[in-house]
Amino acid sequence: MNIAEVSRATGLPAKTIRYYEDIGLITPARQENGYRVFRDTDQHKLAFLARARSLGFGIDACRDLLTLYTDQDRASADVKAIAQEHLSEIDSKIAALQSMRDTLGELVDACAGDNRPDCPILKDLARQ
Amino acid sequence: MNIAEVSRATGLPAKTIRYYEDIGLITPARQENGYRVFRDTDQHKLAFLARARSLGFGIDACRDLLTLYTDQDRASADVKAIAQEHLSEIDSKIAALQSMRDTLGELVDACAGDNRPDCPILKDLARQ
DNA sequence: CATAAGCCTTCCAGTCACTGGAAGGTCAAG
DNA sequence: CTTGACCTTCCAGTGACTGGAAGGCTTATG
Repeated sequence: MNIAEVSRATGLPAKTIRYYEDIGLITPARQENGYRVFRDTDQHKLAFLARARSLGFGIDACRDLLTLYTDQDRASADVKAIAQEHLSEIDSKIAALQSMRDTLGELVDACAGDNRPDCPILKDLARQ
Repeated sequence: MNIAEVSRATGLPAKTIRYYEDIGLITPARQENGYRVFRDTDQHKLAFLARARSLGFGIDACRDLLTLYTDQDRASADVKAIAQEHLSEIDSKIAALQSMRDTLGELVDACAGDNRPDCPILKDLARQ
């Protein structure tokens, strides 16, 4: 299986797959001509990474999750701890964005949006 | 007013202020010894930038907002358009994070978090 | 046999908005 | 005169890729 095939299979761009090898997340074998060969385990890991990334896990967390994934003696508590930490980061981000959204929504509603210069949005930004 | 004073006044790190000068958002004058001198307009612009950044506007949007801010002949519609576009970006981000949060929350709830290896989180990531 | 296309490789640079640190100049106080 | 707190510029790194250049390999076609 070459990089284009595994890219199609996992939905990850070939560039990203090479990058994941660069940073040591996967170590595909090589053919004599230098081409990468992806075996089932590589493909599984890449699919795992694609899914973990889509849930917002950072690369470091992905690395840890991948280690646990391949460790048959893992404790689910370790996985859960990583997920919970990520969950609380997500919650913080949502809260921050929601706060921005609330403020900005009020300002947008208050702005006439006409061709006059008077603007509550700029007033807020300038805190006049 | 030197950089440390305006940094205290605006809450922006001196590094960030220098960076804003680098990318042309502000153009403070210079003393004979090379030190930056921040006048009231510079300080107002920096406070404006700090607030706009805290609402999540990107640097490009800040640049446009700053131009409108200093343009007495602006139309509030132009400001509102920038804010509305940013608002919809925020909404997209919130939706994406909320979707992650929902999925991840279910997985975390389903995980026993004990010392056994069986783990619904890993099962989902591997899509077994 | 030449060539074209569609793969593959590596390496370098850019993204965004800073941030850290090095190396060195300036200024006021003791 | 030295200490310490400022200030300056410049270079490099962050996260997670992404774009592009330059060139090698493979297969099909004229």
